[in-house]
Amino acid sequence: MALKIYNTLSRKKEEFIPLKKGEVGIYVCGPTVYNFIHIGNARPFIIFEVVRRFLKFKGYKVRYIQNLTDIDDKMINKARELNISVSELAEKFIQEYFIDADSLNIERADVHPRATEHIAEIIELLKGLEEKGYAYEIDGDVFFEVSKFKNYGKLSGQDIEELKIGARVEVDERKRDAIDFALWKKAKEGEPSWDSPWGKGRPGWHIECSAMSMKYLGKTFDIHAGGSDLIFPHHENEIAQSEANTNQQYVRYWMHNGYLCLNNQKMSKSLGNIMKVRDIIRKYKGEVIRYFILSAHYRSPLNFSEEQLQQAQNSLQRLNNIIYNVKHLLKQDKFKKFKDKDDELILEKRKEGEQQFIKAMDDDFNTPVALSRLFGFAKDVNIYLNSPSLKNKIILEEVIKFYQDLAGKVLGILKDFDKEQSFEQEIKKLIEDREKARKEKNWEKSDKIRDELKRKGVILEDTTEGVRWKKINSE
RNA sequence: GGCGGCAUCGCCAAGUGGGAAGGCAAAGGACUGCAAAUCCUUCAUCCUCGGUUCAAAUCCGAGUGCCGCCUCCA
Repeated sequence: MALKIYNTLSRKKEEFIPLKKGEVGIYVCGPTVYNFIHIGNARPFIIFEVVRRFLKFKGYKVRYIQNLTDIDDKMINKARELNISVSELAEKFIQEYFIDADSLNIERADVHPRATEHIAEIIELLKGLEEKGYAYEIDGDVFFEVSKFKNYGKLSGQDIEELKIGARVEVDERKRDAIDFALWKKAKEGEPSWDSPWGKGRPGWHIECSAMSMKYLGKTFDIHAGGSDLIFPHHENEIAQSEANTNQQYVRYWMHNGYLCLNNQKMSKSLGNIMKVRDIIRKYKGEVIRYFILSAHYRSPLNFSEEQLQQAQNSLQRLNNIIYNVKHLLKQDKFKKFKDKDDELILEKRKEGEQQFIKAMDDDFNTPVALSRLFGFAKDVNIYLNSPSLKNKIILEEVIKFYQDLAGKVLGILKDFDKEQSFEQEIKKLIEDREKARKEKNWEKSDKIRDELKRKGVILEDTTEGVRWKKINSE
């Protein structure tokens, strides 16, 4: 089955054919490190990381780049506010970003390039644009002359003339045209700056992504991704800068995720309606947040609410129970030796489930459908587990592997497979005491112990194969 | 003004011409000492009105409601 990706450039799902067979280069717009990230920021980070995981699962060699914007107006303002340097601010929030990314089980990119460490590359790019006549300098500022670039607007479907009419920005009168944008900004008093052929200054908003993406992935690369609010002007400008300079296609597949909303309004720092990952994670595990994000298709808008997180947690519990329950059976020492009809059936269902999962992911990363396949197989497994006959060890291991591969490796949820739950001596003792009481049919005592354990966060379940225990929401 | 998105069960959410997936919640039953877990059963004519078609949630037209980009934003 061929993978199809919705390409913002063509507004269609296209079959994905990488530039180099078997290899994929992906660039994702990362955070500006001036604050803690909110759940809306986290959406693309989770989604495109799943894209990377799935491509790897399909056997591609993936090179994944996610930048860290560590110099711009917001950085400067915030540093001033906190009375620290811009680089101190950056260091702090880069660290905080990785703490949040780790808690969400977001794997590190192959490279996390920082704008301030790529000033030389940025200046090279600017020189090229100046030589080719796309850039002009006015008193230490450098601008891109949009009207010189004939394909301007092809990503966002904007018409240059319409843009001029609709311009609501306060126009810098010195620019040749209102829609020209800054490539390099002259340093103001007290701002961090770098030497350049145009004097001391710093890179404009869009140029860092062009410079860094092309440095690490080449002049033309496969996938560039980010939130849909970046389509215009950020990505449009990136295309202009890059293609004007290289004279070749910059990005082959543009992917953009829908917004995360709070009360049906886009969550954004400027509106102030944000939920920080750092705060949510106190109450809900990373995998719950991941499940919530993946429960909707990445291009659809998604509304955030605590009720939904609760639902996500409940749904996830069903999948986690499968793992607990199968692992409990694997602790037995009696297994049947040969495969019978039931075993064959479950293997068949496993294969079918995996195929359907892959088919869903192949269809522009349809994670809601992919998730539903995990539930479909769960029912088959539970029926198998319910049968009174001896189980086949190989089958049980195959079930674990199914979830390990698809839920664990591809979606990044259900990551606790290998973790053995540890118990304090005290709790082990209580479980033993209860078993003893049950044998004596002292229900009052056994129930009391069970309640006590529940208060301590341990759930007991009596099964025909002995008592089974799990911790509530263990991390 | 230009460009774009969304509307499917109480909640979440797939489905783009021919069976309305899946999950959460709820109700009944089975199993259990009681529970829990699990299984079985129940639970939607898809915003409105027209049209095309043998056949439409799905295509076309009109309308209603909500949201976004064009300014920092994932």
